[in-house]
Amino acid sequence: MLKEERFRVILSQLGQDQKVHLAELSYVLKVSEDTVRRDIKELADQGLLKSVRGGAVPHSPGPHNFKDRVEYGSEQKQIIAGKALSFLKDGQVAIFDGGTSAMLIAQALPKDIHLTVVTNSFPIASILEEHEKVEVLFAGGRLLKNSFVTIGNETIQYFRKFRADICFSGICSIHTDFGVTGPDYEESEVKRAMVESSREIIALSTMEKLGTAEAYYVCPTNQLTTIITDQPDNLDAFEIYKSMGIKMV
Amino acid sequence: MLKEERFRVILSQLGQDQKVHLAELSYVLKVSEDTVRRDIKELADQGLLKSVRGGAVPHSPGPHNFKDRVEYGSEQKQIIAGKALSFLKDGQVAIFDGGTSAMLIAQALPKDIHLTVVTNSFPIASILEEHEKVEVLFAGGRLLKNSFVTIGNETIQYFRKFRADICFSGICSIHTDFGVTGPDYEESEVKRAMVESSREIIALSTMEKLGTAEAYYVCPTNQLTTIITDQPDNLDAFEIYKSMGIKMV
DNA sequence: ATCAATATTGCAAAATATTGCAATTAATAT
DNA sequence: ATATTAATTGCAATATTTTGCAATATTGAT
Repeated sequence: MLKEERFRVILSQLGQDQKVHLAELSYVLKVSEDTVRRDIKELADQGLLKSVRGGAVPHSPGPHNFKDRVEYGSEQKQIIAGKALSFLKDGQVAIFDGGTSAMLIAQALPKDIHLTVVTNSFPIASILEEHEKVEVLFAGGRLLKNSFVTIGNETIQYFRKFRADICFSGICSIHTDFGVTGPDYEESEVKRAMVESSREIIALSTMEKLGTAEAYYVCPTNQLTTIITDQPDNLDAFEIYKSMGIKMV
Repeated sequence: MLKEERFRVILSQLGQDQKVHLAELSYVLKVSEDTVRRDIKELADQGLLKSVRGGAVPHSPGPHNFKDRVEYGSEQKQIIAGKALSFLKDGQVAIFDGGTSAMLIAQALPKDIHLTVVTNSFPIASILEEHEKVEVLFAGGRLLKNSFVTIGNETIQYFRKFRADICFSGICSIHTDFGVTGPDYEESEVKRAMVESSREIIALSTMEKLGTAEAYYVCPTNQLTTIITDQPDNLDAFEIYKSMGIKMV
């Protein structure tokens, strides 16, 4: 079998599956894993795919295909994203935080809405780059490896310059006494800056995060305007937050 | 069997199968593999197929094959990238601008070097995100569609906060009288901020950009420390810039 | 820290290419 | 026709590339 044939198989398989494993290919192509590895390396050098540990993944032209990174967001998060969209109005200035929930909103965003989006998330900025009518303002700062968001004082200062209409803040723990809290110090600091720079705060949370608390404080619960959850039919929590003037959706 | 006849068979077989093997053809055509090889070479010279080890595959159609583009651009710029790397020392703070040249440097960067990189380019930040020992500081600002870099006042202010060791600035026009100039107002402004925030300035340019000028001013020529070109053997230019105290590589 | 999975490297064997050369065939001029 | 030249072909000797293996290093997850 020609090397070129193997290339074709690898690329075609990759087109279907978004991933290929060395062992699989080695079996299918009837060559050693070493050879597959070398093939993958060669294809990677040509920019046709990206070599990763144990196999390869597609590599589309742009800077990075963050869209692939969005693991088929859980069904619940899709629901949340759908609901969130109804809060966005044409012409608004919106802050998007770096979580996967906010990313799903960005992905679900219709192409024809006119917005100014402020974010510290590479994936979100990349997604919105394709939206003609969306102006993207990106918060600088130290790039956090693996999650592709910027953090640190610079990032915070950037957000503080805004008075946005609306802010989508991803999964945090929400507790009536302890307020909104997060598991990471620096990210929580950034989140606070976002929240304090916006008029309306839409918290995106799953039901199980309600009533729990983490180590780092973000803001008081009553600062939230709305809480969007996957199942707003949990009446206990529903009533509690509603009585605080928070809209539950 | 006539040579032309063999050609016809080879091409026809290739049309059906997307591939041909030397051994097969040798058997079918009843000539030695050497002859088949020579046939293939001749057909390849005419651009009718692509000769590969062990046989041939159809010639990839279209002048703008993605793969070709990658390799093509690389050719000269790869040389520049290689040279640029020798200027980077462990532990330095480096500014990378948003051009493709700087991107190639990032791509060619060894994984084990310890650096702090300041950039306004998504692609570069993405590439370096995979480098364990590289801290990426990203300049915020307005995201420029299509080129994935941030620009504007925020971006400029961000760079002004640094005093970097070295700055890699992509292809600009360089003229002894008019200085360094660029084709876009905002990008040139950002470039100036980068240049003024760095001790050492490495300009990455192709030979044809030397001695030309564009509309927007970046900095005086003598502010450059080094000019890296693809062919530093153009002695005329070489001497001129060298006499200004600029290192030509 | 530890372990298993994966990657890298060097190396030798196998596959494939290249080259020079001689034999054959086709082409052309006389 | 025939001699001369040029092109084609197969073969053998010599490079070059590819491949799988084994030893070693690296990585990722726990």
